[in-house]
Amino acid sequence: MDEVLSAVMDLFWRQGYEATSVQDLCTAAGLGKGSLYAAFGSKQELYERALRHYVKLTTHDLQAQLLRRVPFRQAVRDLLLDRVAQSLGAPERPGCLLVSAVVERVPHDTGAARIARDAMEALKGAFAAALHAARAAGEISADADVDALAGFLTAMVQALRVMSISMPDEKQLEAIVDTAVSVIPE
Amino acid sequence: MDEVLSAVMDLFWRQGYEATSVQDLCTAAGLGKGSLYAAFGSKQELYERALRHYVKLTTHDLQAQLLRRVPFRQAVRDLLLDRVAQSLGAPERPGCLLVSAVVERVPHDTGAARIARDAMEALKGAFAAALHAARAAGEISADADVDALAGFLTAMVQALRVMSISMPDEKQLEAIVDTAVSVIPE
DNA sequence: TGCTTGGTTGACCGAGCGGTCCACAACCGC
DNA sequence: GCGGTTGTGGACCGCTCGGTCAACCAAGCA
Repeated sequence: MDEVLSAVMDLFWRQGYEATSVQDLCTAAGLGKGSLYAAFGSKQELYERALRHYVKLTTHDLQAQLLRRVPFRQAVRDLLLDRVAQSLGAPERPGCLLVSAVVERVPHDTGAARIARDAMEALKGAFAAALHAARAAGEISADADVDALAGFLTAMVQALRVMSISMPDEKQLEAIVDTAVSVIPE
Repeated sequence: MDEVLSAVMDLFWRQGYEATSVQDLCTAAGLGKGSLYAAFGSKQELYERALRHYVKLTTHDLQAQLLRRVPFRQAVRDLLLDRVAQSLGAPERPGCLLVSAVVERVPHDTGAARIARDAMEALKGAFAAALHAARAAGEISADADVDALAGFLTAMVQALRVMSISMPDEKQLEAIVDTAVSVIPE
């Protein structure tokens, strides 16, 4: 079941929603149409399940990266550069399922909209928790506006996925990351 | 011809590439299939023409906003908030054709990839020119890294399109904009 | 061995897809 | 008014789409 979801997620990630046919999904999942429909109901529901799966994985990943015992600013920098490296290193899957869901599905799919909004809140929450900890530890200014910074960093993660695809130049992307990190007050 | 391109652009903007059928495009353009294909060759070529059209319009728009005789920082803030307002104000067309092209088409369409890359360079160029002028006028620090800041602001424009769709909360988006603007050194 | 059952399969459905093509109208210099 | 040319529209093509369904199969039980 989880392997099926992983395979499906991978395909949607690579191709987007509309460009992926149910036949493609069956092949990837190693299941007949009937089984897939019995288990998930429709292509749309399957997509939402895959999206939720993706969000769970990536949110967990981000939290883990923020909890490492390194200087906060460096953790953020590494995390953002990691996103860039992922995109540049996987030419057939350069984007982010969440970003593509936002662009392709959210305006017409309230289920996806809900998942996307929750995902953004979760990412922001993870950043906010890390920022609070860093502020308490004196790593960043006591005046830092944690909520605003958390929202900003969440936006930067999305921005880097888009920029990595459209402008795949490591040097320029690194400069963007460094500029973004510089916004965190010492 | 230009009205046709505008109508087509609008439809791709609202629905994306895959979700828009050639029949839809004909209806929107007020043309038969034969005429459309005679004029543009294929759905893909038509999309690329529409995307180029969109990029031309939005780049011009951004340049105009940056050339207004207002303090530079305020011009940038207004510009970013404008993007947010556009997204929040047009629920059926909340995104950005360029961002959706990047996510949906660029990985599999080298033509679109070229257009997107050129578009990002053009946006960055417009920001860089405005930053140079502001620096010469003493509005921003003489130490400001114009190239890095221009790239960063280009990324922020894309980020705000994504965030406006997934987290349509004006207050939070405004906080992101303010945080981003604060990176410009005085 | 025969019966039930839960899960699987892929042929099949109507609809719609991107793309082609040709009869036809609308305009041209003459 | 005319023949020639250009551009138009929509019927039509083969194909694939998302989704359904009846036949089938292996396992469990008596």
